[in-house]
Amino acid sequence: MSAPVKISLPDGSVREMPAGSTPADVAAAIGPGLAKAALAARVDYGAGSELVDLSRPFAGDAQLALVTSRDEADALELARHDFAHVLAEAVQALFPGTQITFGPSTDDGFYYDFDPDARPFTEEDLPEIEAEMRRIIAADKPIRREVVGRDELIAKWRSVGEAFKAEWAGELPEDEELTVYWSGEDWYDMCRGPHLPSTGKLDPAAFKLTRVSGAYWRGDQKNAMLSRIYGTGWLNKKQLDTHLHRLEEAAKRDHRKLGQEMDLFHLQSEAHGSVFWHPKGYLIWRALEAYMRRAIDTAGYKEVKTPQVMDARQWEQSGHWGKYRENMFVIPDEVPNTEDDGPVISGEAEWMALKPMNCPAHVLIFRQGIKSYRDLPLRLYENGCCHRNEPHGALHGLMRVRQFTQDDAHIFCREDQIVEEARAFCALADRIYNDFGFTYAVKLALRPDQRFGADADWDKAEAELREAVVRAGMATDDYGWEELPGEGAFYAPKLEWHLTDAIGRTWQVGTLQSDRVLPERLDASYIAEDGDKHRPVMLHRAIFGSYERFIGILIEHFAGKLPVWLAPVQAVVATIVSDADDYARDVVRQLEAAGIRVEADLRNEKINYKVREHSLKKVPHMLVLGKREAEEGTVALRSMGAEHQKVMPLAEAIAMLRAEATPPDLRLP
RNA sequence: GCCGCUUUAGCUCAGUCGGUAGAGCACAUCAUUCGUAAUGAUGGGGUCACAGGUUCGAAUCCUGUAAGCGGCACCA
Repeated sequence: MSAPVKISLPDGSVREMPAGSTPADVAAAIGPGLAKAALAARVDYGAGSELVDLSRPFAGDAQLALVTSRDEADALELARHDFAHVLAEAVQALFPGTQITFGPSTDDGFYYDFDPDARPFTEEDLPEIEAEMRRIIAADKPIRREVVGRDELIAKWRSVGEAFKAEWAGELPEDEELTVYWSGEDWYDMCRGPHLPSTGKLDPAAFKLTRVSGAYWRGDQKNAMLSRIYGTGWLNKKQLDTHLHRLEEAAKRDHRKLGQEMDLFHLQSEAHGSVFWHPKGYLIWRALEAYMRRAIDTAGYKEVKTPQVMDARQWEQSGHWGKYRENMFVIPDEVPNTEDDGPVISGEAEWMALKPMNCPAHVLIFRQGIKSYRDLPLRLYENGCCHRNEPHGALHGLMRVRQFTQDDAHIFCREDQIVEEARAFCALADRIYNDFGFTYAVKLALRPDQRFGADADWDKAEAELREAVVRAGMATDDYGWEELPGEGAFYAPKLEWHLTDAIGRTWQVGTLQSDRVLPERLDASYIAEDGDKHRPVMLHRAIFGSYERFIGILIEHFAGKLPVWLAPVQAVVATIVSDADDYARDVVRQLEAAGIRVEADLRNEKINYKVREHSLKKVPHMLVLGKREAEEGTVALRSMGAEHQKVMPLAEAIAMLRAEATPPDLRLP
């Protein structure tokens, strides 16, 4: 008989329990309420706490914290994982012959990947599956952990036709104990656990199956396409409803929807993946472009413009032809056949390609003439229009397009200038993101498995970028500082700027890559103080990333209610009666003279109608003019988000709008 | 590219069992001159994504193509 175990509880008390006791026993010993509420246990044998099943016997003296629904993070994780298992059980009950694979929890719920017997699942199957899940939850089936032998388990999976499970079981590490979790006595899944004590601990009203999709087995395109069912899962109905409400709110700020409602841009199949910018959308673009030009001018960049189409040999030399050709638009360098019959192109011409990036062209500019060390750093900026033939399934509104314009620059510098240039860029990016009201995280993406260049160069490049962030004072938790192994580009490590938007989503936009490969491949050099040729280092950098995507992010971040300096229409002058028309025209003229983007609405409509319409279009300010205003030379200013209008003299309104319409970088401190 | 779904008026959508299309908004005209989120009436507007097929007859059923949507994979 083993010795009893000493279990310390969070309140400091210690309980002595017989050998073989479990967290469930401790909970029961403390009280029936806790026994009922307990979902799992955090047990610490001195090497850090671990989440385990309530029914898992203690291995020795331990610290114990019982997990209940009040321990939200742990409880959600357990619930979501169990929802996934219940989903799998339900699907196998309803669709015999379906193979099970994986089913993890996600940020808001869970999914499970199946290999269906007959056809992939569709959204029409979801209500039936949900109903079956609720039956399994209502049955309150006990969940039991069982340790099984590897060979026995593999044989078992094989015998019931579960090829994916058998494959996976065979590949788990040799020293790992394999476990299955039983749901009642009639269904089990291989799983590391932990799980809730029974299916009845789940709230049947706290989940919803949301969608189906395809997913590759083990995430690899070469493998079988499985059928994935997604769900969102919570601890109670209130949490679920809150989440569903959040999703609705997020859908309302979808830039594709707002782009249409606000008449900013459109996409159509004849040019899928390329944007038709409407006048109002392009005003946003132009405001950004003007802002960025001021920023780079003062930061010592030189703006350039480079060819859209270049000979394929140039792309071979840069290395892109070999690695990224499948995503490039190639063009035969010949006159197309103009006869009615016969192929348009001969197939024998040399290839050219639309530029997928600006870097090689900037190197070609650098290579013109002889560069001295005195010329460095040379910062070449381009609003670079690039084309990439993206996989069609990847296209998404403004966020992923086939033609886009980068705020792209390449800083050619000496080795000893890298850290300072990178530091200065961190400061520039910080200023710009602040101007747009974004918070952000800085991350360093380290060398990938497949890469160009010597390891020693990678060591150096990574250390330099790290040092630059330290000197910028941003290698701290406040700036979300983090290193990401394996995430770098094939030619360089990169710093990444991840913005957080108004509803907490993150968007990677900014980047800085320290590149020694491309200058070498394209033979860029400068004459140093010693009179010899040296290779410059090339820092690739962008702050918006692309104008298209950044505008998409801005639309979603502000839910269409752009700050006045970016709003395509900054004010509408709307009349209540036609007697005010002449005054309104005068007001519009004065606003225009003050540089305000203003529209007049003199239509014979009720003021309610006008207010509604311009509010829906997210115009920041309305100047409402009736008889009174016309007589007094005032305006009634109705501003988006304000509860009441403010009546003020016209001059005052103009001064106010003018101040608000001033871009943040031009405001007086 | 892969899996599933979708495609009807400028927009949002309805259209039953296969019998040549309908609403609201928008637009035009007329009336209304009104004080902060929809004034009323009248009118015009559609090769039902495209190409084939089945059928006496196709928006509807079948096949293919394209684009869009949700994911997966990809994202220099």
